[in-house]
Amino acid sequence: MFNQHYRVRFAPSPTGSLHVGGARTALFNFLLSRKHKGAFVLRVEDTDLLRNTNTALAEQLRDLKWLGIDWDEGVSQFNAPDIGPFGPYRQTQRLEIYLKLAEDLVKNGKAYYVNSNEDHGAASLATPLRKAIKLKIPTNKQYEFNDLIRGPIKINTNTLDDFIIIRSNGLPVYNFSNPIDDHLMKITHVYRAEEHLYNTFKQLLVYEALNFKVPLFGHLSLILGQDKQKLSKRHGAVSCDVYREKGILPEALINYLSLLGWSPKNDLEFFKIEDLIEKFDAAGFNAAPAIFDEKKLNWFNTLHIRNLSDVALYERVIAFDNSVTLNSDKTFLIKLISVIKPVATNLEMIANLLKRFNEDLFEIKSETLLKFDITVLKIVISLWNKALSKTDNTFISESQFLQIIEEISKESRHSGKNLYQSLRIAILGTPSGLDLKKVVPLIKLESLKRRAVETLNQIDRMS
RNA sequence: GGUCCGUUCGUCUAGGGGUUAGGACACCAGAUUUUCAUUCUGGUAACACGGGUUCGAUUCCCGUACGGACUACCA
Repeated sequence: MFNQHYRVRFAPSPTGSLHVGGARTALFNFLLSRKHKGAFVLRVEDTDLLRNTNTALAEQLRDLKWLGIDWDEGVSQFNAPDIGPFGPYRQTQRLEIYLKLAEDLVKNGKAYYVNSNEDHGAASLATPLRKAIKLKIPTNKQYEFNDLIRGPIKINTNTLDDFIIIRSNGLPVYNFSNPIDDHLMKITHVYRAEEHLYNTFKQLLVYEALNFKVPLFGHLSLILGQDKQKLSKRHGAVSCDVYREKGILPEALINYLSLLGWSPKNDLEFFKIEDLIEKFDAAGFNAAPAIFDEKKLNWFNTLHIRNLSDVALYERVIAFDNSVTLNSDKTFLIKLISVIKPVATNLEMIANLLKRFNEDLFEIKSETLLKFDITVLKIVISLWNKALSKTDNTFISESQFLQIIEEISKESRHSGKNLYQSLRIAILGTPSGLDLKKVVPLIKLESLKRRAVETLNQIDRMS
């Protein structure tokens, strides 16, 4: 059974796809729950009816799963019933709870009704207007809590005003429903982003009014864009699905994110999620904000790609883009992957490279040819074609290939760049790319011949 | 504006009263390679500033500057 003395949660709002910052918060909570053998709760804070979208929640859950972040209690995917003893875990299904508590507060004189002000957005919900409820807050009182990451933080209530806890449409606001649910769901540690630091005081007021025990809080550093502003849509790619679509491996994103605002306090950097569970320690949190660096993410991606076996990588690639399997057999693709793997930085690149080996997709862009000396291309490729026609095995071996190269070099008096780039065009359609001696033995001779002829024809059409 | 948080190479970070301030990404150079890439080797590059405390401060304290968050019937 879980350690009920260590319960953490991630509480996203279904207003968009999973942001990398949210993913990191979820990751840290997940890691902490596993490390302490506690429970990880996934609660949905969907009280902002106007901003919720129906697809957002499904996408966020999918991305969490994709990342390998799993939860013990909370909402399930695909509209399955919630799991866990403290449900429901969607706030819109818990409305009576908040309303009841707020009304009690009014009875105790700790809160009061206010007239709805037409200026506010609630009217647009077309619900009959009723009164909102505001929490009365003590004047000139000092509040303090010991942040798990930042140490003691103080504030005086003078800087706060009475605030709305129930809107005129009957729905609670975040600062009211959040502490209530954390209490009811027996959350012991609240790790969330720094943007919530100031809210903590409002929530402290709610805990106090309701006589609830206050959990421990830890405020994570923010993830910033290159301009040092909070990372947001205008910085470009900020949601996990974008990185998935770019061919980033979930383990690479996890690895990169884990090192933003947290450190194992040594020189190690390559981690799989199991390693992180083992090493994770709240003492490694860093209060200073971190700038998101896509280059380093890419670096982690190459590391994790190389860490995969050829077969495992093949599975990832076809899951990423299954069109690579058209007219190609699995063993051939896996062999190619073993050659591509050492130079690959993401799945998209691998998929594109694989497609070069698909005969149906063989093409040379005319602008590519224009960059080269046509006469050189013609001489080298003709010799290549001639050498191929003198061979009649199904495949040519690496040593045969090297021998052919030598002959072509001798006869054509071309070497180096001129020689190899010309050949690469006739074989792969582009002048740069993979190591030919590794790749040529994998391609059927007849296919090599066809490509050489086609290249020659294309050159003739140009000159 | 007010409240709060933060500040070590360009970036992520380690360290911590006495260090040649360490690592990684990026960048640059050299080597290898048929090209790009990979790989290898090397290199540039940081304690925001001013005051304390101290024999000594990048490290502790206080200010200043700069950056950020929050300041909703958003979360």
